[in-house]
Amino acid sequence: MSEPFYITTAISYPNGRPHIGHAYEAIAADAIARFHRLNGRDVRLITGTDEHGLKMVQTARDAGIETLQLADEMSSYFIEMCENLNISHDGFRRTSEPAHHEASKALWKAMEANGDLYLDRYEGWYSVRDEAFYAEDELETGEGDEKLSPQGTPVEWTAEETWFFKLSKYQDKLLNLYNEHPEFIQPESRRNEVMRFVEGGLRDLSVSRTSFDWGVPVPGSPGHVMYVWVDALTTYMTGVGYPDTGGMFDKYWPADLHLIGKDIVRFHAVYWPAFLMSAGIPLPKQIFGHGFLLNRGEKMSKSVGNVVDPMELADRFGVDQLRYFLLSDVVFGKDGTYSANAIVTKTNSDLANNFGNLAQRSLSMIAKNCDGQIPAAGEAAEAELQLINELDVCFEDIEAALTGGLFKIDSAIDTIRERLSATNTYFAEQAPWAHRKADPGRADTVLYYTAEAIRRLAIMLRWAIPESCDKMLDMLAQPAHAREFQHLSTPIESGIALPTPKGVFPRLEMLENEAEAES
RNA sequence: CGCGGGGUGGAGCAGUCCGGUAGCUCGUCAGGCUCAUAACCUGAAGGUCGUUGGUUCAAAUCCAACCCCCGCAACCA
Repeated sequence: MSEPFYITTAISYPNGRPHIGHAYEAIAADAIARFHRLNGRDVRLITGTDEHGLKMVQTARDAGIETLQLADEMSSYFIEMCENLNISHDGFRRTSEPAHHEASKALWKAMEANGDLYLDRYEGWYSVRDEAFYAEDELETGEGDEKLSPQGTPVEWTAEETWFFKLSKYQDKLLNLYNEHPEFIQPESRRNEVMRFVEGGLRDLSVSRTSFDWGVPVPGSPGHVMYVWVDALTTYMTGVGYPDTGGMFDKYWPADLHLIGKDIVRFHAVYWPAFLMSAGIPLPKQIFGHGFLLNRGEKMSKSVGNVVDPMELADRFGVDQLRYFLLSDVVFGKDGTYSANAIVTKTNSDLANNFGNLAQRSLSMIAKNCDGQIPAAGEAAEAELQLINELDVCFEDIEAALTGGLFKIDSAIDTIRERLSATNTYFAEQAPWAHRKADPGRADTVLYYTAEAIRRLAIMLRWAIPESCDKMLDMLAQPAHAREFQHLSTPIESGIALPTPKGVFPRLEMLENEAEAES
């Protein structure tokens, strides 16, 4: 059996439609998942929606519909997004599902059995919007002497009975975890933040609410529902069959990677491992907090009106163009910037000009001069040996970039782009068109090796832009079962008939209104 | 003393942890090629790596101080 690899995205809060940030995370997770599949791993990718909490209730009430109805509708947009962006997820978990409720209750009971949950009366300043309590000294004073939370939201003195989780008990264990497994939280900057937070001391965490009932009921404690993060995080286990700990759970848990946004690192890197330690469940191997996408350098926000629907971008530029841009242009782990101009420029240079044109110029020569069949290769000259050798090294490099725990997605793609460029150089220098008449055998050899290079490059880039690479491999008449990394070393066969070459990456043009908007 | 991110040729960014000819893409300029998606190839110009001081044989990279920009209510990865 091949080695399992379990990866999750964060589960999205479907209080609104998916935006570019959700798309980015899904695409990145998908790329990593596809890479490992191509590399022979048994991959499971799970995504989903976190549908509980007061905000969902309020949004639904404002819209005059049932909460579940809102959740149904909103989660459908997220599912649709995954389909449209070619996300190869193996499951989409919704926290409102009965199976998930059972999983959450099981985790709760396990923590309770370990003595880490206790019921207490909590009096304090509560912010409905933040769904959090604040200490007196954390509050700020707003206009008219009203009390505000550190986030500036209204707070009111609330006294309620609530369940607490003994988070304070886990401070040292968490710090040990971070120290013994530096890779547990990445990138480094996020790890430093978390460590500083935990070193500052942990208070017990209020983990139940009585002010609303849209959530997972606390077992044996009528009137209480679980704090959203308790059940939200549990989704990662629901996705592999928990509370059934045999079968799928046994195979895929602990997760290899939770890919999340940098804003929710604390929940994943502090609360989640503490919950799992308490419940006696193995911890995930890594939490990776990616950066945010900025719209032309500005944070996107509904009030500024620069929130972009990822579906519109995919329709406008192409799914693979969008995927390629996000994966290659954003340094993974850091914030990134996007704009129509940046997408057009990047995809035209790398995909249309570099990759697409390389295929077109070589395959059309094969079509015209070799009866549309992969020609026979003559003896490989120094140039061919070097070309192939560098492609071997290229694969080693991208494998290192993506398996070292740092997920250097952008640099992996960069490595491939360099090889595409080098193949264009090879083609230009060997100039098969110049040998056509005097030395057709040499011309055939160059065409053969160029086709072989394209084949390998398409396979090596398939995790990032699967649809386009498959089109490329179609043009090389490669069967569907011969497109994985293990096939890199099996050269393309001479004599196979190729279809008429067609452009895979059309050039994009900026539209007038886009140019104006960005000038 | 709230926290974090950043300041590298015209633009956008790597490199900074583990000091040692400053790298990439786009753009610009000049050539070349004509197989190709106005593409491809070659060459060139352009940077005292925010400032000041320190450590060192050597600093974009380490240390100190300082300046400037951005984010930190909500929506939200």
